[in-house]
Amino acid sequence: MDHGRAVTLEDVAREAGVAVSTVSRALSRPERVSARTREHVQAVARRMDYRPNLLARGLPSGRTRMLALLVTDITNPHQFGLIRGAEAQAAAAGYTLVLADSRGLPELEAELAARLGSSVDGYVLASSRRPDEELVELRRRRPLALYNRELAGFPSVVSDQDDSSRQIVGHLVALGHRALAYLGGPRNAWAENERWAALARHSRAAGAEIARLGPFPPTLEGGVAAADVGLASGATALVAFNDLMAIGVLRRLEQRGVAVPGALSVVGHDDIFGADFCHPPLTTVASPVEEAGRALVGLLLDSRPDTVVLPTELRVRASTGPR
Amino acid sequence: MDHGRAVTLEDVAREAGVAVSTVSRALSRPERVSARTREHVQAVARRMDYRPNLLARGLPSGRTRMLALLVTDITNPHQFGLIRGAEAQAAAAGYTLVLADSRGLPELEAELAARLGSSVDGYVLASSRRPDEELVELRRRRPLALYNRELAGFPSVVSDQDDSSRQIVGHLVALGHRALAYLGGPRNAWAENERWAALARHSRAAGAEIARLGPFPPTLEGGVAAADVGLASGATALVAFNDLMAIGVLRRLEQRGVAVPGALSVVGHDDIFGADFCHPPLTTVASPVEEAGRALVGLLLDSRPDTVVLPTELRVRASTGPR
DNA sequence: ACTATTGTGACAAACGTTTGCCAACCTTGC
DNA sequence: GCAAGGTTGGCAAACGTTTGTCACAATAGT
Repeated sequence: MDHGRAVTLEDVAREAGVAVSTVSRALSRPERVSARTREHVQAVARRMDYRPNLLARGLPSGRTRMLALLVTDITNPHQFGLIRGAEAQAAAAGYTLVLADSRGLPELEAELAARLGSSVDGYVLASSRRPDEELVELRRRRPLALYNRELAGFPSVVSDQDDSSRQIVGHLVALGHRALAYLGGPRNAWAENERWAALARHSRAAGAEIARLGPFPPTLEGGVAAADVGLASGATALVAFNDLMAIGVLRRLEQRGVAVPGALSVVGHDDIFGADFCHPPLTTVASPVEEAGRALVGLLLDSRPDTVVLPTELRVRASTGPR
Repeated sequence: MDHGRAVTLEDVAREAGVAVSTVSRALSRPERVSARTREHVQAVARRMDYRPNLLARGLPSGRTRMLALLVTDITNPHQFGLIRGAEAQAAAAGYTLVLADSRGLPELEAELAARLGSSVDGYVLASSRRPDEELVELRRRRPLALYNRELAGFPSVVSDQDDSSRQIVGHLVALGHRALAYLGGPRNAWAENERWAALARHSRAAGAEIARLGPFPPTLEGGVAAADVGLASGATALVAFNDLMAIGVLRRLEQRGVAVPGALSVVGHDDIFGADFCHPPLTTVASPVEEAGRALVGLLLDSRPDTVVLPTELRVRASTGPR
């Protein structure tokens, strides 16, 4: 395992009998060099299996053609589509995506961003929970695009929180529910506050009561804990911050012998892997995450400070029923 | 959005009234500098929020303190633990982990590895399906550690395929099953061939028949397709390459009205997220994936060509029952 | 045939670090 | 008080690229 030195431009130049700069141009600016030389140099480079050193390439220009995708919780299946979409779009534009997981800790996200700072050309922040000022500060160094977080002047992609809440409340009220409870996630998550505000608004408009419970950790375990609180609240339908929590709720209710949807209806958010085969299958709100990933990278590379709002769709399954 | 120039060593040096080299040493080799100077320089650096440029740092030394983790399929929840464990261990050693997804395509994995080549100090390859020669070749450039793949002289971490097969066959035979079928995954996956070989061996020893079906894509959809083939095979118990497939099998069988475990028992591999709440909950083999992640990074950084075999544990749930 | 023009390739600087080497200073011991 | 030794900090080279500038050659126009 000697990990031998890589082939450099200089090696190729020597072999081809030309100057380093000629090789560089023959490869990256082919029109700046005569056809004869170009062919020759490219042939030699291919034969020697030359691979440009990204570090060295990025140093003078400051551009690395790498993008960072910082996710809040990589164990949340909701992120999958985002990752795939972002990677596809990045690859199409000739960029490499590096992925990092902040495990729900804003400080860790800050740390990761700082560490990656010099190596990437921009960041996609998914569901970031950092304070506004820090994002403004971070953007002074590198372009940024936000997923499920809105901030004036920043490019962002969000799913339609207002409409998803409308659909949920409409569905539950139609089933006869009048006493709802929202099982909240982290208070520093943008979606948490948007969801609560929209749910409260639509409930009021529909003549239903809704209580905000929590915050709970946005995980399966958080849902397990939230289930008991939701049950004690006297509500006949629970809306969870996300599907991870909702599935935890279902599990706990089954354990406690509470019939779903007989005694209690449950709704989630995200339509993650598992939402359709848990027990009972979960009524939840889906949005086109893969498209979100593509849009994010697109906005980031164009530096367009647009806000893209993606449509949402209520998927009614067996976890909701008449009161 | 001007993305202003970052603070460099030179800026700090000018501000502190010392030479660039002194700043460098004050920060990264504190004992090479007097206490007075060290304090002063460090204070200035902190005040200016100096962040070393990783590219520049890595260029002369060739060491970037970044590690690549290449996973076969990031949408497979089995990878979660691996990622978490690897990241934890990397962080502890002062390394940053960059994550990339090869979507099950060996060529894409090769492409990613080559692209990342100059930027990382080593690779962790999870369930790589590339041919041996390419791995040997890749190792000539950078150290490598393999997950669920064994190759002479390479550091690797594998789960105990022989023992997991023993437990599965033992369990099924004890329930009275004599006609088994294995729903295979990709033939270029090491685990696929190990699992089949071990299952065949233990079945023979226990006096049971086992048929190898497939290969099928190692996904939910693959499982859906495999279910019909498995059912037609006449076996009374199906063992799937992984849980994604097994869950797909369960879904399809439910759709076709086949009772599980009444008419057919189903076993998976990996104990992924969802295996305990799918319908019926899946009997599967678990292994300590997070520990695997840690061990992989450990081996990689030590360059120890050891093979670590992790224990496995059959989790019996409701998808298996008496014949 | 000589100049003007274009095309081609080389030289060298720059990016931000780390580090080998050396000079100067300070301390210590005689 | 002087030499020897150790400590400290600066100079400059190196890492592998890209790119601005320039010189030279080939070609074309007169």
